[in-house]
Amino acid sequence: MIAPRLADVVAREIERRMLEGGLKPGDRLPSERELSAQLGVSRASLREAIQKLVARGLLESRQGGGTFVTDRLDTSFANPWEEILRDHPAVHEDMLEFRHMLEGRAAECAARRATVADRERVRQSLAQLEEAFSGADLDVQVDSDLAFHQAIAEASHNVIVGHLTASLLRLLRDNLRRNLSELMQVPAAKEHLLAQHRAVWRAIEQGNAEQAREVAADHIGFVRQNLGRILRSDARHKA
Amino acid sequence: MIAPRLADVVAREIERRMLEGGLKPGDRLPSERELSAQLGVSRASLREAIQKLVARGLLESRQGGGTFVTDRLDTSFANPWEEILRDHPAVHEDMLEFRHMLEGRAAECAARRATVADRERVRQSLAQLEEAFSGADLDVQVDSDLAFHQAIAEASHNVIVGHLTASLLRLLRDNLRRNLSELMQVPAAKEHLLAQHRAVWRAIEQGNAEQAREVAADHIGFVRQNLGRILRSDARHKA
DNA sequence: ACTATAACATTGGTCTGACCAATATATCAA
DNA sequence: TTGATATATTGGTCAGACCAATGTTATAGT
Repeated sequence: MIAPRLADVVAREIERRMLEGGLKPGDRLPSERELSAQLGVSRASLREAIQKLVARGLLESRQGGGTFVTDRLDTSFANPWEEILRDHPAVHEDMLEFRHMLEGRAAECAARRATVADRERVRQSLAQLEEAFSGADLDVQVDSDLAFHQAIAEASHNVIVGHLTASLLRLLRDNLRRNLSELMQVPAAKEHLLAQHRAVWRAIEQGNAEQAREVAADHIGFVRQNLGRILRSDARHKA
Repeated sequence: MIAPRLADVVAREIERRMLEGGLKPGDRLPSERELSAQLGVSRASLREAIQKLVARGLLESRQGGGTFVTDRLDTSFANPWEEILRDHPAVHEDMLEFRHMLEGRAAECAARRATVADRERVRQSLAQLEEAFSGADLDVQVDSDLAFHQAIAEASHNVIVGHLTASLLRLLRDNLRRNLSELMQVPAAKEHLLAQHRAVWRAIEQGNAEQAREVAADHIGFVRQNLGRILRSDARHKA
């Protein structure tokens, strides 16, 4: 038989926690002392495992700060796109179309598979979103909006969907921000958005997959429509 | 100021020795105890550096034997997903589920937007696929299959869909190959696959978006089902 | 009341020295 | 010479200690 390297086993375990949602991008790992105790290995072995993952770009350590999950899985997809997105506005429409499909399916899967903890996270995101929308800070509004959609994507329990959503939302953030800033001027639109978010949440809460997909798709369609209008308007101004 | 990680410095130094010829592929490194003394660092730090290089495929350790320089320096570009896919078979299902949604929508968009040139490319891919399926070369079959799906993805005229499909297919190629090699044993399955491909093509040709999405989804569903079976079988064999 | 600063706790970074397990090498009997 | 065995070497793992950067909290000054 072969000799199973402990550091590899530990690295695999950490990966597993990342993939199964226990550790999301940006999260901080437990301290080395605590984690090594949890896993029943020495701190040295834990550190070797962490070094491996750092070398692969999955983790990042800051002395005194902690060890964090990188979003490199996203950026490996997104990095090349950032410049393309900047230089070729036409691609925005493609992104929105893709998001239309992605979030619809994410909501569908979430309705089917969300755990109690998932539902709670989604519910909290919605609550924060409602609170943000009653305020005036645009950045808080955008962030809570993104967090809501991300929570749903993660509730889908599909790693690909989760990471792609994260990278898409990050890429589209600027556009969403501008879109929201315009929409917020119109109280009716504001209410419409809130209603759509609530509808998505309700469908997921009730486990109604079909409806979840439809209302989520409708919501993105609404956003897409408005973003498209803004983008075309920008194009005119530039020309 | 920054904090220079010792393990990184050491790893860099070992790399330097490899690049400058002091350590050639196949060579054995000095023992950890000796090398750590040479470099003036603790054995723990040396080990962390070695783990990094092992993770990058530059070194290989055998307990009791020693640590050796690998003969291939080409692995530094590896996509994180590839290793995750290798170490965590559960993610395969996520990929297939995602592909299920992606290719369904791709076919739908293709049916709606394919130009004459797109249709011609899809038609040719299908023809090559039929020819390959009548032969016995598995690699040619897989490649033509992939080319067919890629042609459809590009006919969707959504760059995101096109590039994501390309990435996904590249990652899944090995699995698809094994899947196909099993399916090809059964003449009925072979005909079934061909029929599905033809159906997708026909729907696109006729511009029937709804049907294109359905038959494409059915096709991927069929593949997914068989791949899932194979993967589970593998899991059993390992256990 | 608020801010800036100092004291403290937490966390990653490094070192030392020990013991275990797999491997390689030397030794010796048949 | 050959084959088994004892020994030395090497990577693998652990425990505990201390250092350095960071985050948190209490405190002093305004």
